[in-house]
Amino acid sequence: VRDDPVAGTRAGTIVEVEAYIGEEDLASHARFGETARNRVMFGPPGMAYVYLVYGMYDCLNVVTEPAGRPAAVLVRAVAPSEGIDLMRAARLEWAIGRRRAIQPGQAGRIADLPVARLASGPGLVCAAFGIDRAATGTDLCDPASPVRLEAAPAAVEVAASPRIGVGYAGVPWTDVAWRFFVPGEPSVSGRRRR
DNA sequence: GCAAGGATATCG
DNA sequence: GATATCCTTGCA
Repeated sequence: VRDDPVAGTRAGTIVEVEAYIGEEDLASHARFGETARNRVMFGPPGMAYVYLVYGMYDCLNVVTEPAGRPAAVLVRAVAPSEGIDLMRAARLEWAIGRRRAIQPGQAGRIADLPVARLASGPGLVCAAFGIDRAATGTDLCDPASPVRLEAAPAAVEVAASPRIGVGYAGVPWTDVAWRFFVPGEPSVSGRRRR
């Protein structure tokens, strides 16, 4: 859930995540130990860790283990349920602000995007919800936080696969099935719905 | 299939 | 201070 005091509320159901566990996990940002960037991962659980990847995409993570044990879950996709117009507006605003040259017709494409595709990827989740690195350290479990987690109905089915884009980590970290998603759900990222 | 894009970690 | 790399996306 994301509350904006003026614009309103955006909400959705998380349908795809990845787990990153400990300094020994060579796919995790914690693999180099504590640094300025990943400091919040070493703190108490329930906090947001937002980082920039590939120079343009913010990715939202939830710290999951007690202080001293760096672990987080990457939120890879959300099925929007509330504030659809707000998400669309945020996606367009993001595209204009972040991309050097906005392609002709891009505004139209975002306007025509199916609801299920508004937050169907880790970068898109942040773009749709207006989340960036400034949100790092937000207590996602505090009902008063502008960005927060709420309980959702349990998925009927959850599938697992290897994590995406972690080829640099090597075996076994490239192979371990720590990506979890709702199979067939149209908001799951890219062509990875199964 | 690949370029865009900036921060990060590491090395000199 | 320079550089290789990156938990991605939307185009050709």
